[in-house]
Amino acid sequence: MPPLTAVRGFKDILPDEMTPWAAVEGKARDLARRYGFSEIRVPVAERTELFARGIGETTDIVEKEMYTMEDRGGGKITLRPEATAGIARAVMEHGILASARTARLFFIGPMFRYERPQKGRLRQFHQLDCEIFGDPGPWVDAEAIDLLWRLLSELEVPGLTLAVNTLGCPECRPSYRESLVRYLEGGRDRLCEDCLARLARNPLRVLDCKNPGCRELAVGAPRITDSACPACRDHFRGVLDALDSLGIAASVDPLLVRGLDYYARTAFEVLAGGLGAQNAVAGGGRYDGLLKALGGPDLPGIGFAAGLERIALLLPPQAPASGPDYFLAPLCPEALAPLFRLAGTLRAKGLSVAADWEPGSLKSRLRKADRAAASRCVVLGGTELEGGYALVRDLKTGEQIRAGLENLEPLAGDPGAPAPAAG
RNA sequence: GUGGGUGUAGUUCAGUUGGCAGAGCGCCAGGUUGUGGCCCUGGAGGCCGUGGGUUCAAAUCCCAUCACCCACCCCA
Repeated sequence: MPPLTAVRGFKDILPDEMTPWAAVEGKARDLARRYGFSEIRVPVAERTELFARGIGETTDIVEKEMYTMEDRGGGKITLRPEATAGIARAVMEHGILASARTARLFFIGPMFRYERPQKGRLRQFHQLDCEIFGDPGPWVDAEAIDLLWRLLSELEVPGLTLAVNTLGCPECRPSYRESLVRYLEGGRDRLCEDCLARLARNPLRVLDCKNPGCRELAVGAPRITDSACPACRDHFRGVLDALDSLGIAASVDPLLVRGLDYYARTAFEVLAGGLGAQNAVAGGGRYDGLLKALGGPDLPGIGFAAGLERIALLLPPQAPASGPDYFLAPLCPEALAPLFRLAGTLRAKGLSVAADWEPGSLKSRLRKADRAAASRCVVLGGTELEGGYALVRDLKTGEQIRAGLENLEPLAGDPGAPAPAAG
């Protein structure tokens, strides 16, 4: 029988790869605290209907990328492809906005989309989500972008660019949509097959098609920024001014569109070099219609999602994690029992202890202690057992002392034994 | 779903016109009777992705299949 392997697109994160993850999650928690966000954890699976209504029936995610299954009761459930819908559901289900006017929530966890894996794209991937519910104003839009930008800047992710746009609102988008369709119809012959389909179902998506023909056509298309209603223009102006006052350089990209239906007004995206084709590190925007579409109150929201795998790929090299305080090295079978007791004593005192419960040569034990990046190595063999002590060797200086077997207290009158210089 | 590339030791990778399965790193040990990292020597570790075909003979040639990587698409 051939050995089992992980499921396609589901990747192990090995111990050696954990340091960038710890850095990203640590920084995310630190910033969430500084910006007044509370952590929330929502389930990995939701009713399929939540995503169909929340993300949009005509999106690629819902149409062909979801892990959907029937549970034993016959209901359809889906592994979450994104976090916002689930968080919105939780906010409504627990009346969070009934007891407070606004809610600021962040979330870190795995998402699932059935896509062909490639660099920076897996079927199980992880996102940091920050969401602000209940505040309609442009200030929180800028605040969310500020949080995202600070996160990536403080992590020293290189080559970042920030693009923003407005998507209009239910008031002004229909008429914009009409004029866009009229314009695109005039250039039908230059559109790719996919965009011809988008023309009928989701014409705004034609704007960010990468196909050269579609791009050329899109560049000359009418712009939402020109045809937005006064309220949307004021809002967008307010976001840009607020970002400017923070010294955050955002470029307005009238072709920036979100793939999820519930976005309105502000949309933004952070891109980075060095990721190949999957260059979007984070994206988000305002979703004022989401809660209502899910059967809840007509309250606004804004948020973003950041791809943790992609950020981890971009981080500058991290200092390796420090090793244990002690590495216990038995040289003979008789040393095992006393060292085992010693490990318990040291750990009870809060010290970290690694051990190798297999007697071996001193040379090999010291090598193992070194590989484990331990600070000190406790050596115990026949000679020490007869004398009733253990040798504690400082692996950085090479100094070693005799110490009590029970608790490693240094023995009185030990002259110390300088180790030979390393070759 | 569509292209291209790659599958050989734990890992990174050689392997010539088809002719006994190889190296570096890592691992175990010896040199050094109990003092690491350098050096030297030895050792363990392989369904050569899988299945079929051609051949006296296949890691090598042919067909199929699977997996991984990159790209399209989409997105974080």
